[in-house]
Amino acid sequence: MRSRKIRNRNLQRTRYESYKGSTMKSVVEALLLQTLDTLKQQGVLAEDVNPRIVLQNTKDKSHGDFACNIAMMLAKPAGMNPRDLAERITSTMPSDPRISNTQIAGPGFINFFVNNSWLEEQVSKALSAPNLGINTVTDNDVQTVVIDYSSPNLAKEMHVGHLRSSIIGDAVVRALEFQGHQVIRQNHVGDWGTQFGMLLAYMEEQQNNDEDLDLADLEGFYRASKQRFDESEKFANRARELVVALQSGDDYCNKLWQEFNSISLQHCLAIYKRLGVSLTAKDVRGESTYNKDLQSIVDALADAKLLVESNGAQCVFMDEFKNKEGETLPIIVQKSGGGFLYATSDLAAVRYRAQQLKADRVLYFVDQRQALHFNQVFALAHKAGFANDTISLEHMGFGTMNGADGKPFKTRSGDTVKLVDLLDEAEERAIALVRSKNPDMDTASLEKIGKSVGIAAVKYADLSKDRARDYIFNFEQMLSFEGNTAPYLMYAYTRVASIFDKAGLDMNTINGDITLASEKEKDLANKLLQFPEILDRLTRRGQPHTLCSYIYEVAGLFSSFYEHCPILAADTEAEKQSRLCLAALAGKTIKQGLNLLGINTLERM
RNA sequence: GCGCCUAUAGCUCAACUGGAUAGAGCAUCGCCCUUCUAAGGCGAGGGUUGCAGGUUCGAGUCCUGCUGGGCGUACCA
Repeated sequence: MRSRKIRNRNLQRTRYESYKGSTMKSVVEALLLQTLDTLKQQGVLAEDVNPRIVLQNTKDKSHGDFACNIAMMLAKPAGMNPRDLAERITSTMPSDPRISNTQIAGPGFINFFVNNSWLEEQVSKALSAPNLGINTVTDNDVQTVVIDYSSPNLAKEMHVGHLRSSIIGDAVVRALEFQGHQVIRQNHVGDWGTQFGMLLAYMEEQQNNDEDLDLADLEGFYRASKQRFDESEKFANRARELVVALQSGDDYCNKLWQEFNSISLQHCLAIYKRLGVSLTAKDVRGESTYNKDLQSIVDALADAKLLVESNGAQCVFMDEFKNKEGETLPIIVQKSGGGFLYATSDLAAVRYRAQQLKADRVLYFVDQRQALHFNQVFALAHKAGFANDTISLEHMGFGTMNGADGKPFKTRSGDTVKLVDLLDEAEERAIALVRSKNPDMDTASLEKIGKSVGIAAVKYADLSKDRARDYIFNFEQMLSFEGNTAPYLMYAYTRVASIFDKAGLDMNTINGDITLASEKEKDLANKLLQFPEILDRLTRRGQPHTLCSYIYEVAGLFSSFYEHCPILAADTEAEKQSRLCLAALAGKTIKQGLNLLGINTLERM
């Protein structure tokens, strides 16, 4: 396990740094690399030292624009003290007009100050280049990334538990596509299992009674059928019959099942549309599609001599999953009664994704609680050859959504919250908020803006937190215009849009020379150029919250610039044009960033 | 029992996977609207990063041991 993790990380590292090559950081890194080579030739460094050069963005301007800790890392192997080595590095480094100064600071940091004109040139280029100057990956670096997300159970209505997977997964999907990777969405819906017998029996009963099939309230339908199951022996028997019939491929039963799934899926698609989640019907590949593969998975495990019968069940025991007493945990792939389990279908899915879809990475946006399950499935899939060792299988787990009391988010009566109800409330609250700020706005605009803000607020609140942790859901906070929230960022964007509206210019086509005269302009420019590396982190680690923090910082720096640097009323025409360009890049970056999170901006609020 | 996750300002969250003085917002207190949307900006106070050790030039981050919380752990997914 451990060795595989390390291997995967190295793989990602080498493949994912493709955005580099033209960024300011990469230029400095190349210079450092060249310098280290020279030092090797001079015998200062041994030939076999090949450290990873990490250039950091400095937090404090007195430390320059970039800082590097390489001298401290190499001090020991070189047998020198860090500051002396840093001195040696900076004196050996070829001079470059793009670097205005280097300094050695603290215990041995090398601080780089970049030339202002280079910075100006970079922002101008980013503004006029397609994709905000983000290099899309080259052909050789394009990865096929399968993303397993959302995956609701079709037997029931979508509830708040499906929100995180759908939203976070979709943000990573969009970011990967923006980088130029080939993404294959997989909605691994729950469309199989014993509960379908009960549902189909109830469907049949309603149809026989000539009642209109009412699946508008799927949750109610589920409860009603469960009630019939519990109260009537006859009904329960029929339900069991239907499960068997369904599994044996009975036509009538299959038709009922498909009808049910189709209606249930429409509910999901409606929610995706409302949420702005990019999943469609063609991305659905439910559990049931792997039914035909399950026996062959078990057979393959048997052929590989991995299968052990234990208490009548077919299991695999792997040394990786051993506790201190030496007892190994089983992975059960076939029940004593012959049925298969989720480990079996997940193995089949891995095999399909690796061999049919030819994935380089498979990302699973699934609840953190299933971590052990996925660790087992991934380890076994590799061991059994369902996936070769180069494919990276990554569980992107997330924590629970809690209420204000820190306990799982529930209704007052203790039921799970339906996703539609949550979204309804968010929209209502947002409409009321927008109305309070714009008492004279007409109802149509009010609703349009309110709905947009409400959905964005819910999504952003979730996306802006580290997915690994539990988080507290709070309407007041997410709908605030203050702080790291969707309304604030959307508003920040409208401020930019409003400038261009007033000037009668198009934010998307303007370009030209940018002069960074004040600190406010420089700070904003520096931040804007960090977009590519932020995206890289997002897609490598599956963490959209890093992008949220980034957009928030951009918006903050823009606001500060906006307050201190008159744009339309600038002193000279050249200054005005320059500031317009900088504002345009800020606006486009905020908009693009939000779009990658699945959030649409408004031109006016 | 064993395993995984987690503990950061009164509250909600960050901290670029070992870097420099741990940062934001809310709340509290003080400024700034005849000037591009004040739904904004500027500033102040607020911290023994759960506790105790260890590793090293350097630890919120890595290791060990405690304590509190969450979640898993053989035929549900």
